[in-house]
Amino acid sequence: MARAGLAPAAVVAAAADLADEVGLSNVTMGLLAGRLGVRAPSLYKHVESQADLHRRIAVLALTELGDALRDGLQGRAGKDALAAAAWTMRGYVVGHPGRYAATVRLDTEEPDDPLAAAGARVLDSLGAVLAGYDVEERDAIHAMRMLRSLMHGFAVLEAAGGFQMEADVDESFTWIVDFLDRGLRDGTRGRPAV
Amino acid sequence: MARAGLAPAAVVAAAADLADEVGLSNVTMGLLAGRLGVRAPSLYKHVESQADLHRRIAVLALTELGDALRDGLQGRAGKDALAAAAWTMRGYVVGHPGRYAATVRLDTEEPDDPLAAAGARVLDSLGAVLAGYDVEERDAIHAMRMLRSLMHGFAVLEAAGGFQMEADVDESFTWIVDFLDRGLRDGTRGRPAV
DNA sequence: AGGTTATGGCTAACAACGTTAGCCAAGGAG
DNA sequence: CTCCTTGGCTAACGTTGTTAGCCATAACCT
Repeated sequence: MARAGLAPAAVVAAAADLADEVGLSNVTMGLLAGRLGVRAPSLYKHVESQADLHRRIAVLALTELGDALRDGLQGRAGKDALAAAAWTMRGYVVGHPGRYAATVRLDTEEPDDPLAAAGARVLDSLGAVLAGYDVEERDAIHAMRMLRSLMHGFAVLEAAGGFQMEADVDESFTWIVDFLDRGLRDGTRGRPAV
Repeated sequence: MARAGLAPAAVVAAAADLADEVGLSNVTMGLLAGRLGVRAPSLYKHVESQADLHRRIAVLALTELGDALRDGLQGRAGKDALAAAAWTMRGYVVGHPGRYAATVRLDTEEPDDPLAAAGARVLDSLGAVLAGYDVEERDAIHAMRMLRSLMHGFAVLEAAGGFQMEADVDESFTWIVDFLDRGLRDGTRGRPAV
């Protein structure tokens, strides 16, 4: 039996692409094997389990997102950086819904080194955005959680079709970024003049 | 064979409770049947499928959340209402992770009447919160999406253990509510004085 | 009360899916 | 070249969701 020349990375990449096409939950080991020209049991020579596969897709997604953020934030600060980070993140989720879905878990997970490292890199980029706002140290963690919640929540709701076609979603996103920018500039420096 | 006296509502309630205990994805038809004292195939006399069951759990969750919001918002306006809505929503998610998970879908779903109606009720409550802020009509949809994104995102990240024990999560939430309040008071009335 | 109909249990069976065990051949190392 | 490793495969198994059909319970009607 001639070897298909697979490697773990190729398996994960194919699974990620398939996830983006048909949705993560519809990626069966059988479907993936067919895409790669082998039989399902052969996949276990390259990944441990379906759970392992999903974890690896998540690492890939966060790595790609981290790269995109690093690139998108080059030479930007303040509102530019905030907007760039927000749009980068949203663009990634819109373009790779299956990949992103692998990073989403409601159930508690044990931290894996590659996953934690990739996730930390994404957080670092968001931290850099906040650093440009002169946020007080004691507020930084709160602001960070807010940014993450908002970006994640928006992406997930949008991907789920949660926003009806009543208004331009891009416009809403721009409005939200403006809102964040204003609040971060003023709110963390004390009360604005009323 | 004596009848267990089940009804669709009882089946859904039991499934929802079980989901909150063990996580939605761990609720198998077999596990639920055992909880109810019947065999798995018998469940199909009461619900159409597992997907139908999940949809019904989602309706239950949104109905309960809608009730909680209605109650929590009674006699409140402005920041009080905002805080009440935010804490109500978060409290619901924390207390019923399995139920809430049923409302979360990355895949596009056909709108079901009961689900849409229950969801609309939750949105109406959030809309009422915004109405107390004198938000300009053209901004209302954007502000609404922001609120939903933030609350949803925060709840999901928290439930997934996304916030390490570096700082008090309640404190972050309070900070975020303050941020929103300030922004909604000032941001929608023009630029604050710099 | 008795007979008929509707319905809710059950078991057996099936399909789909993830996974393991073991065989065999391809490919790499010495 | 020989030997060892590894990556394909098939067969098989366990789990899960679901369907078909049987039988008994419960509801309804006379």
